Amino acid sequence: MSETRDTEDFEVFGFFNEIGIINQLSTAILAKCLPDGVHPSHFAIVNHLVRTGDGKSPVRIAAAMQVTKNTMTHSLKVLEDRKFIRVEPDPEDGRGKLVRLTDAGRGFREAAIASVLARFEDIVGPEQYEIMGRVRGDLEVLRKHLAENR
Amino acid sequence: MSETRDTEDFEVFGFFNEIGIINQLSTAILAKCLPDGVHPSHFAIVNHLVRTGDGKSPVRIAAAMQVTKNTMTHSLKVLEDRKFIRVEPDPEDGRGKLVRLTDAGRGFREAAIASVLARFEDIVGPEQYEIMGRVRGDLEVLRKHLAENR
DNA sequence: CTTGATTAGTACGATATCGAACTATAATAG
DNA sequence: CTATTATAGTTCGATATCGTACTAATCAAG
Repeated sequence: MSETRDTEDFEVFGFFNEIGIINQLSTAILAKCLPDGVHPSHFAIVNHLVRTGDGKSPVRIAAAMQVTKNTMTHSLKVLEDRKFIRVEPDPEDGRGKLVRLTDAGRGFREAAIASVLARFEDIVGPEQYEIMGRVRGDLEVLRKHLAENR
Repeated sequence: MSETRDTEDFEVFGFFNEIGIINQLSTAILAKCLPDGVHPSHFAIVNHLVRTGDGKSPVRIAAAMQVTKNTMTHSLKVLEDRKFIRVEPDPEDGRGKLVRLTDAGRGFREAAIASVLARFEDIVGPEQYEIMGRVRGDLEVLRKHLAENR
């Protein structure tokens, strides 16, 4: 039994290592498709707002992205400088703010998606798509578990 | 057909987003189990050297970890300050260096693994182990493909 | 009400990582 | 041999992220 346990133990490290490497690779690939100064994490925020609706507070976005409030403050500042979002005070909560997409922000997302997909045409083939589809559900379950029990 | 394509497209972004979030979560969890000032990526280097043998050049380690040479220079400096490794000139190549583990380095790895596993006892259950095992092979295939075609 | 506890956002310092530019050595071509 | 090209490692500046600590506003008891 402890042998099985050992094998599993090493699976854990290997697993997280694979995750880390894939993350670095995908971040690097995405970064090349985005305008200078716009990080993949910034795109992820805009993408999230388009898909799930804007008018959210920074804290909610931070929770969805699993980053700290500080990081979100910084990222939103970048996006605001680019005019991709507007940040307004929350009329119902004096402490809070609400993040709204601008037309420029939506346009940026469209362009970014087109650019990334064009690049992926050369990189991601049918087998890769299949792997991603197959694995994605499992990853989502795992992510939720880790987020809740960390 | 283009509808299928659209679905796949969004799988891609969602997939990489999941990867990014899991990476952040796992990094955060691991970081808490390591001595102050030792980053999970530093542990990964030592772990790699123990498992695959030391006496490798910084470039080879960088390639294995999929980080740049600059990053490896920096990480090795940290590990060397901690006396977890020694960096010697390569007798066969005047430009190169060789990285060797110290006893302290091996001890650090043992302790780190024990610490992380103790923490994971509370976080990672049988279902999570199962997911990691099931998914790991797929991730490895994907990682290799991305590394080669990026 | 008032006081203590929680939450939203910000400020500051630290660090891991990257890209670009540089040095030094090695390998290859003519 | 010499000149060009390639490779190993470092240095420098930029940035995304984190942790700690702070301010301001809300909420919850009493």
